[in-house]
Amino acid sequence: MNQDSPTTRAPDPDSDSDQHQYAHRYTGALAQQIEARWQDWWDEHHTFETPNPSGPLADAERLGDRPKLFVLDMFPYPSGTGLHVGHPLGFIGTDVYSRFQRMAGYNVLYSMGFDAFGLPAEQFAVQTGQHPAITTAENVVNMRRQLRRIGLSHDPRRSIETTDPAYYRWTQWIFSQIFNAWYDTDTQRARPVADLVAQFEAESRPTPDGRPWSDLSSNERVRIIDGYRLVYISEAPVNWCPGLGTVVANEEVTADGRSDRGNFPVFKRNMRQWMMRITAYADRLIDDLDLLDWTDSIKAMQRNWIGRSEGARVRFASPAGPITVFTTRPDTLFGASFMVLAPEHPLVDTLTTPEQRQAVADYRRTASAKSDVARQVVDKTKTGVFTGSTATNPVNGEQIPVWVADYVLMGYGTGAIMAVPCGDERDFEFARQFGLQIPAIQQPPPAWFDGHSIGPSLDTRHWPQAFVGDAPYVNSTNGQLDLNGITNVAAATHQTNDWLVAHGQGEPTINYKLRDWLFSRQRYWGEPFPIVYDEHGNPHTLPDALLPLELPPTDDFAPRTFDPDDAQSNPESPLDRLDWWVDVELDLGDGPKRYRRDTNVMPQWAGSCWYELRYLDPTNEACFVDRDVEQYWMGPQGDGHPGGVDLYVGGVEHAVLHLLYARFWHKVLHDLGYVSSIEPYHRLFNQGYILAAAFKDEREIYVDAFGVEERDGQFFYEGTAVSREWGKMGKSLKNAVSPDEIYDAYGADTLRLYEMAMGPLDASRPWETRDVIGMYRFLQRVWRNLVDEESGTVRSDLPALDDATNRALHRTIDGVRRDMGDLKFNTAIAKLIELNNHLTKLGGCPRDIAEQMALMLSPLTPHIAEELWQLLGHTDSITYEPFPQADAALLIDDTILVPVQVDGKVRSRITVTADADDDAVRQAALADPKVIIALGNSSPRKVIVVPGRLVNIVT
RNA sequence: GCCCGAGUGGCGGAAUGGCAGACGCGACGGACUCAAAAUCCGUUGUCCGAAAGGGCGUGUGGGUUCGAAUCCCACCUCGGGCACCA
Repeated sequence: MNQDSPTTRAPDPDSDSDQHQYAHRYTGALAQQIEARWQDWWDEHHTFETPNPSGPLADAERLGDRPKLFVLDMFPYPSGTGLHVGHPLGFIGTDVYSRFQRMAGYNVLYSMGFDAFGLPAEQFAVQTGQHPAITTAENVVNMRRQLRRIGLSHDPRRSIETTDPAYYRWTQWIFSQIFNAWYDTDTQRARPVADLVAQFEAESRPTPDGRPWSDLSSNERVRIIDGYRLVYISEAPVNWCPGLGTVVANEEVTADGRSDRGNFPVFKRNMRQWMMRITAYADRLIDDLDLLDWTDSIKAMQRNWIGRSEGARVRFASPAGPITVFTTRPDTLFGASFMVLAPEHPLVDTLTTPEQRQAVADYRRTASAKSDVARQVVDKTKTGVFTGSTATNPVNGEQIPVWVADYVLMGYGTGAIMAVPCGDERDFEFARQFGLQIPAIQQPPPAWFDGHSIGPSLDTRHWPQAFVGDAPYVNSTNGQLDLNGITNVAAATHQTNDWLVAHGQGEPTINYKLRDWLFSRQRYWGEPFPIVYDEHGNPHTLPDALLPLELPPTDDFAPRTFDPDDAQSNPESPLDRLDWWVDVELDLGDGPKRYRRDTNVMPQWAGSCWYELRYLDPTNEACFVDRDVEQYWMGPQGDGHPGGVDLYVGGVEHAVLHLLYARFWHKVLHDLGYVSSIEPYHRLFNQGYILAAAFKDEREIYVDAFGVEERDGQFFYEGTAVSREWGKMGKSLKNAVSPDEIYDAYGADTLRLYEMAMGPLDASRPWETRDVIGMYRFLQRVWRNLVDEESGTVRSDLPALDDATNRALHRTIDGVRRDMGDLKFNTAIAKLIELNNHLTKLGGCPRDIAEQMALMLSPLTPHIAEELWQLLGHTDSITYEPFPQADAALLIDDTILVPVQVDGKVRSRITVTADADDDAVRQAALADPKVIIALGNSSPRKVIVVPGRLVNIVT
């Protein structure tokens, strides 16, 4: 009977008195000693400080002529609960890679900062009652300590915290640049607002109402300019989250209409809020994905989120004036037999006839009472109401009824559609529901009818659903436009678009799902807006000299939150309460005046939109990053290369949040000439998560995973059966393993090795504490193969290097070098273990190859590698030693063992010389006794020789 | 429903057109020990067989190929994203 605990605490492998006998055995205690010593040594010797080519961090001697490499982690939130072993997975990966590339000759920039503003830190502060500045500072200190213990090779001089006024001064400055920019659709880039003003003044750009610029009042001019800015205030439907007391961005609302943070209900409400014009960049954000080395899934998520669809706007004449619709299928216009407007559509009132007024009003009331969540309910039944009016189909002049239904959304397209029931499943359902006409305009292929077990017919009363696809058009001509007989959608679309444009009835257009970025938050713990309002209520950015605008200290920092379901509540900024701060007298360049400060703070994504740029030049007081320094680290490398970070590692959860926002900011900075790269992150690698078993009792409550016992495949907690599931490690699932207990038992090098050996870096994998010991044993063997466990010095009885061992070494070097460069640390480790197992059989590590062993290990397990390096007589760090190179001559063996297949099944193996020609190999294979037996009476028809790989005899 | 990804021993995984299961855990056997731990040596996909050896085997079914875990088609299952988006 198996009494094993499935989720075990780390055992103490050195429980015995054995340690007294071997004072220098590689135990957890010794490992910790070695690790602490080397971590101090690295600090004292500034080992990981990386030189810039110019500026205060320049160091020509250290820089030499090494090429650059910028390796970046998604920086963490300094949460109050500390690290568990799942957190550092990506950090260890980037550290191994950075250390390897340093040894491969690169000047590697590798640092770490803290994303310390935002809801998590603030919620923690609210819970504990301590000011977020205090808790954040404490958490950062704690996290730095925990990360240091892993032995990460960060340049400490480049570390930043987003909450540091010296940092957010530049976050505010960048905000001001974006505020003072507009998107020039002619040149497809952002430009300073001053250029726009100049265009108006020169009258090369007409004013919205055509009046000369010089005739406008200064207030009118301000309003026009503000309408162009990349940051603007708008009164629009936003996501109001009473439970958090703030509005949040679309990207922060989950699919089921709740807040990403805190999981509170979110309501759509019209509010006056700050927006960033990310939609201006929609095309570039999609198109430039092609330049990036990202996974297909993240690219797909961004494309999907931006949601570009090409189609046409078409105008239908109606008693209330033209109704404009957006459609992706203008080719189906002849099949448009009714129209549907969203309940909120502004023309509904005018279109509704007196007889229908009551019905429409009732329907609209019901629709508005439904939240977004309720509208999405899987209730597939279509609802709707007739307005009483008709509109004119522009291609055939038919009068078609106009309906109102909530399956049409005001927030997408124009909030109105032309319904083509024969070619659109939703329209088909709606038409069936309300008995509307379904004219056929395409002749579906016979297979389609067969598939639905009906005879081919254009009588749609027999059709079970709409037909979508390429098929010959029918009933689609008006004399000028004739689609009949065309067999594909693209051609028909093209002709229809031409006709629409020629007759002024519509035009091709592109529609996006992406909305502008709601940028203001009614919370405390964030960057204050560097904005003040004048007596007319017009916003102005603070001059650079007044930055940073520091977050005012207050004990009254808790945001005003509400009953999470109280949709009618209104946001109240904590900063609003600080009258002394809000009402100020300032000189913005035209003498001292009274102003009111904006009391919003920025969303938590603001600081992470540009942090990698500050790592480059952290001490620069004159600008956020020096242009030459940015060019060196992030500049494009050749034609078609967008520039950016060489390797960015982080979780997939930021696919449409941080990764979209940061690309947007970076592109604005590029347009305004501040950075040479057009993308911030050239290569993105998504590390997996460390999963751990979690156990629920029958009440669906998680129980302490470490108290669960397994008996015959069943799980029990305090005697009662519990069910197992796998989830991200964490406090809420009561299954978090602290790195401290792994350090105590085995040391940080073993933890690093285990996390890297568990599987490929991009796969999620379950944590198994009992598996960790395998990597510990490996390091122990490495140590023992070289070090005398009694004296702690290099063994005097090491075996001599033989040819087989030397060849094994070079094969290992060759494979490990390749794997490390490909981020395949798990197989690199396997190869090192194989070599070490060979050395163990040999009786130790020959002195001649000891250095190479230490060098190959050092990216993975830097502390033990430094220690071995020192024992081998070196006085400097192993960090910048060149990684071993395989001797090509030793990779080729004199003779090779070649498997011989008969009809695809391996029947024997033959030894041939490496340079044997195909014919010799063929003869040797056919002469092999086992092959002769396997062939029996049958004679070979064909013999395939794959040089160096195998022989296959076909009978 | 649409899009992306993944299915290989008891477990984590390796092999991306050429010897399936590298490496690690666990399990089993042995050496050492009074004993245990640790360590070292060996076995470990499965079925038949005393053995030699052989059959079967990478979610399922088909296909391409001398040869398929790997490529193609269809399906199943799981994970992730989007979703009444016109």
